[in-house]
Amino acid sequence: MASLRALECLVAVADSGSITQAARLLHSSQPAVSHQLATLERETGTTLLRREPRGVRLTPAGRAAVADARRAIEAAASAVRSARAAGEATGGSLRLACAQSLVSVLAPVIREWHRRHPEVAITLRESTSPDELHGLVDSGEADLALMPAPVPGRFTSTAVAEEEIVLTAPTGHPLAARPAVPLEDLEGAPLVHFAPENGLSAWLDRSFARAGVRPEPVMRTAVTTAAPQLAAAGLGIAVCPVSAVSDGFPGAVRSFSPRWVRQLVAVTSAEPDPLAARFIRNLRNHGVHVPRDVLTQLAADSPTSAKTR
Amino acid sequence: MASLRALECLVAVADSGSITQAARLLHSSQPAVSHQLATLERETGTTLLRREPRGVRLTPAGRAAVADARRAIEAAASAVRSARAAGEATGGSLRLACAQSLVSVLAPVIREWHRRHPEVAITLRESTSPDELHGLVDSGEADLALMPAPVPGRFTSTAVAEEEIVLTAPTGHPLAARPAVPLEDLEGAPLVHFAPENGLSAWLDRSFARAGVRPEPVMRTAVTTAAPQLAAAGLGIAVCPVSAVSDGFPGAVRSFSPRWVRQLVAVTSAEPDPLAARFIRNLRNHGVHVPRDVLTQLAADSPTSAKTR
DNA sequence: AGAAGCCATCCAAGAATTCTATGGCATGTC
DNA sequence: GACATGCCATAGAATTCTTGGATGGCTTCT
Repeated sequence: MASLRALECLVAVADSGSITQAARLLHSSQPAVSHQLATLERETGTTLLRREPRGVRLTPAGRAAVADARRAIEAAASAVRSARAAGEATGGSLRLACAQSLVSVLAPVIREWHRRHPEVAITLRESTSPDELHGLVDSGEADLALMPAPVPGRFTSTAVAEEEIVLTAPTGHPLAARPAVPLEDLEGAPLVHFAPENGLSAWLDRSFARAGVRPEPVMRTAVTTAAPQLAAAGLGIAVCPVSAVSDGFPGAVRSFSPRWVRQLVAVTSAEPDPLAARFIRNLRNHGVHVPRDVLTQLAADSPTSAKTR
Repeated sequence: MASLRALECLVAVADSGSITQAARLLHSSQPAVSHQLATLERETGTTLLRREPRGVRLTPAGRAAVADARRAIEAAASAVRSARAAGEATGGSLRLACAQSLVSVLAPVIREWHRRHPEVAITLRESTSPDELHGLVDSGEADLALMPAPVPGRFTSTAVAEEEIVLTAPTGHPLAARPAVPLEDLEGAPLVHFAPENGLSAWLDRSFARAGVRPEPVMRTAVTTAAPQLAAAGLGIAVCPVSAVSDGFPGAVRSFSPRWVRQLVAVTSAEPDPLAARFIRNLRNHGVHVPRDVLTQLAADSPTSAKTR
């Protein structure tokens, strides 16, 4: 393989029309350039340039090589530029993954990031299963995953926000009568639950069991944001992260008593690279986005704001 | 500038997922690759890969660099391929130039060449002025020029063919009565001459002067092939290379007595490069193309064929 | 004839690359 | 729990490449 240095010499010679001039351009000596060219000619097996009394001139073979040589040099320079750009978050690509219910949390952060770093290409994969998210990070298919704690210890996780778990119900539902609902009150209540493939399913079951409360699942959905909607439609109550409650939600939203929050963490397979690290900083500064009127409902319920940071 | 070797290492690592494996791929040792990568990371100022227990994995910065690195390596390899291809006449480009009247000579050779070497891009420039042709070769704008001898000594010229200079006239013209026309008979004859910018103009004048004969120019044209046409149309006689007489020529064509030929040479600024040299060989083997019915006329005139080689 | 410009070659110094050997670390095995 | 395995980084020595200065041949210009 021809060395990049030799190709640089060839290009410089093509541009300046003389080996001596090229050497000056390259801040090198004439013999050095001459030698590089000789090596290149030996490697290609042809004469790249005709030596003439007043300098040198490219042969057709030399012309053919110069075009590619320029591309090679440009690409090599571009490689370090790209890497440096990615290091400074002014380029590169960032592959995110997140729990499905957290898209609404991530969206405003991504929008803000994209406004500030338009050169960074963002891709986002959603999943309802924590295991799948772990797998994406493990296999390197994602640089960063946003998901609820806890995560296995083999990962590096950074707490970026907390998210309240709330009760949603049809307006006027008995459970919604109280400003903050004790978890025990859910005993036997008809619950819009989640399908097994949705990570919330197992997590909720674990949480209920730990609290010794047994609601009555009446149906299951895999789509996180569908549960509160179905509950509001009269099918029962739903328990979900506040971020899964859309703006203009037609039902009632209540905090639990005591308030129930889960931690959201950014997961990387190891020490995050510069780009991911910077994104994580942005996540921490952004907090969780909660729809305005949900916030109003919750604020009416308890003197402590539900807004977390 | 990053060395090509370092970029190769990066790509190999990206492909194999491990420095040790990459070293095997590169027929090198693991520390060597490790060192190259460290250098590259120092140069880019970022971590290109995360070291993990079971190998390494690219960071976003690394991914960004790999894409360009591949391009750089490919382009560098392509540079030596291109040069080698040009050396073997299986690629590259050849820029030809020729006297306007010789396009018809060159055309069949180019066609044949292109059939055999379709990968070589051919460009052809025509000119009516020998000086301009010399200039094209001098300045390197053309790799090879086909033109009539003589050429200044500073060029390398290779005789590739001879071309007969013939007399053309309207059918039934008195001068065309004889099978071969002595040059002296042109004294005072009405001549369709060439415009000064056409190289034939000065050359014919010199030739006539040397022979001590003075035809009477009745008009001048810059387009070489136009002269015999105008002559046949009744304006007088024309003296031109036989290659300028088109197929289906409506007038009479006569050799001179003695036959008048001029040598065609391929001109390069120095020792021709492989591609040009090969083209010159083709030229020599091809000879001059003369339209069939002109050949018939000439053959009827003199027992010696006008075909040269 | 002499000066100047250009390139190739020779040779020595310097730099970069490579290799071998070694150690740290995590994982998997008996 | 000790051991073997596979991974990467580091250190030091050897080698190979690259560079620079000096020189000579060549041509052109003065």
